[in-house]
Amino acid sequence: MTAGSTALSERQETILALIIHEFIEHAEPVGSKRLVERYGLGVSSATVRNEMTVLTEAGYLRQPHTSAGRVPTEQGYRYFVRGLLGETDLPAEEKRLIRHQFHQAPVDMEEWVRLAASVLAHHSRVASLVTAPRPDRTAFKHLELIATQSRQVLLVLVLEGGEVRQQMLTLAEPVDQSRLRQTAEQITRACAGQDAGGVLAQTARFGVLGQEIARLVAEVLERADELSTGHLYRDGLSNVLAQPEFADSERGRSALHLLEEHSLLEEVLAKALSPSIGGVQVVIGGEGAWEELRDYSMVLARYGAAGYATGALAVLGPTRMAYGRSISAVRYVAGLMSNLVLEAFAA
Amino acid sequence: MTAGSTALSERQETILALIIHEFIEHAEPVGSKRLVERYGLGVSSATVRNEMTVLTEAGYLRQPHTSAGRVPTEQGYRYFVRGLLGETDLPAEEKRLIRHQFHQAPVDMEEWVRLAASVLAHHSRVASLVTAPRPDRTAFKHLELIATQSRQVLLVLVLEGGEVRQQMLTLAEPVDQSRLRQTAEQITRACAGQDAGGVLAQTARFGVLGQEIARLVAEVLERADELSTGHLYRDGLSNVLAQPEFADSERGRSALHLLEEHSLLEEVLAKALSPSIGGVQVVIGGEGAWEELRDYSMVLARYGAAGYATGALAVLGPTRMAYGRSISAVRYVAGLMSNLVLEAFAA
DNA sequence: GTTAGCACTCTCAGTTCGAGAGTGCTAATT
DNA sequence: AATTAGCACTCTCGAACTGAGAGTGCTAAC
Repeated sequence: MTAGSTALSERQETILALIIHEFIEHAEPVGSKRLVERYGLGVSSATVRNEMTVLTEAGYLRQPHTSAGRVPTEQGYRYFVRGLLGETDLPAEEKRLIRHQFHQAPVDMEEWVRLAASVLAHHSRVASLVTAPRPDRTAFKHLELIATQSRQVLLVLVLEGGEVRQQMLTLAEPVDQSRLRQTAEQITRACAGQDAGGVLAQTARFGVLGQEIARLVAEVLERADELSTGHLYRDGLSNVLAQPEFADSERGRSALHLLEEHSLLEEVLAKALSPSIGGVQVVIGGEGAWEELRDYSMVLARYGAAGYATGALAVLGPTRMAYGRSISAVRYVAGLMSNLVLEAFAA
Repeated sequence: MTAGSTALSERQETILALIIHEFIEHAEPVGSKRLVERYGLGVSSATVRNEMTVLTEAGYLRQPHTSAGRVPTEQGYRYFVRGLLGETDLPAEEKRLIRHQFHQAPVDMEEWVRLAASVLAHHSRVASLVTAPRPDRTAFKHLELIATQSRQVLLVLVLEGGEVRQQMLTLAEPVDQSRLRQTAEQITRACAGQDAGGVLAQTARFGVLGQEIARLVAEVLERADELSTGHLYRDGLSNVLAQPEFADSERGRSALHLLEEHSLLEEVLAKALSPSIGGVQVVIGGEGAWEELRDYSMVLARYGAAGYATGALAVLGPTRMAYGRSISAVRYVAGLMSNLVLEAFAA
């Protein structure tokens, strides 16, 4: 349906941009008269009308009703956003504020992720989604065994990247602390740097106690690997509902439902973010691939450090969203989080 | 305004209960005629009308408009709920299902908390809130020091209750692993069972290295103490928005905003739950103390094990909520979570 | 290529109005 | 004394109607 991507004249671009600006701000179809009144282009409304007809035929604009103003199409937004991607940036003052917030937060990755979600929601004025950084590979680094009661042993696993997991184990018979230490050291030496499969492959080398514990270690690694994905932090849900397009409660509910449906969001994050860290991507109206996202746009970026751990972070709002603000917020926070991940994992 | 709590006749109680039932189900004011049609009490609508007048004057019912049906007042709900508190229980089948879900979840407190929120939301059909269990006292149990690079040391603190915290430390000069082990053992011996203040009081007994590390340990304990509160897990927000009273988008937004306002919810959880573990409480319409909760009810309970750790768990919905279902769900999940906490901490 | 003018279309907010539901009261009945 | 039938009255809600306003597309003139 959408006509081929005709090259736009400079004036057409201006008009398209103004319409999008106006629509983003007021959420109402914008007509030719309003446009010249408010922005005083050097032409009359009739001329603007002619240009609008061209833009409509080329697929950049749409008329909700025969005689209403124009509204940008997804294609229109895309054209607009493309011109925006490199140019936007947060004001220095806001950046300073954000840095400050991260600075005085507790030193804890989970807290940072929460904070990132909060900051994104606040600055983009829509909903935000952040996944915790997921290690590229869940590898074992160090094991400690601590006897707590006669037969109770606490396994403490340090993973590469500094994450720590614990697991209780009840032994068949008491084992003294020195033997535990010896076993822990043996396993640590043999398995450092291995993942779950690697650890399992080493078990034959250990004694009975060592085998039992190594198997448990592998299990914990396995679980850590699964667990490290899937945790999605959200914020600013009410921002989305505050948008006038969700005044209809039915649509509002569907929006919230979308936001609560983690699996879909994770799929989008995963698929849309296969490539590089650092670049900001914009998915407008689901891009044909996600029917449920037809009326929404996402601005997303991967963050983290290749080889260590990466996560994804995004904002989600109606297609009529303040792209400039969102893009710059996402870009900045992604950079910040990347640094934090690097610090945490490089240590 | 509300008249004194006149004792109600049996018939009046029946009528009150039926009105509440009917209103909870259909969200519409219920009139005398409907009532006799649907429930065939042995009396005419006129008689019911007379009783309804009495109930209205006594403050249990209210008329939205001069000529609409009756709606329960907060006082009405309270009377109703009081008679309900001891009697409700989840069907055995549902209990089995819930137990099963917990059974096959990863062995991880955070996962359990998430799951509790999810289960509560699902069974109560409104929004749920669960706080992570907070140790009554953040006490130190065991320290391990692990050299990662020449001057980098990873502190692994095991807390009472099995929680584990880690912290990186960069030393001024390299220290070999055996000296680290010695220091760790010394600190563990001296400080086991102490909280942050206690650890700090012992520092004088250690050498330079020990002092530096012990101070850091105290810091981590301090932080763990602060951090362990404040994490609130929610679920089922869209359930609330699906209720017809939130069809008006304005009210829907305010509901969501309430759910996102952690501080208020935490305050309610804290204040309403000072007393015993195990009992389920119902806060209807904010009980005069919380203006923002005027139109909402919460069903809440404390869970955990006294002396170890406790948390709170609640569902939140419109005053017109299925109290029976919510109360039994909250009670059951609280019991389950208490067991899990006990297992985790008693180990 | 641009613009003024105009007829036409469509939405939206406000208004009117009748149906329906529910009430309270009174008088009769048990 | 409690219950009930009957009735007049009140109030809401949805449907139908309507005029104002905004916007468009087209044509003819500049």
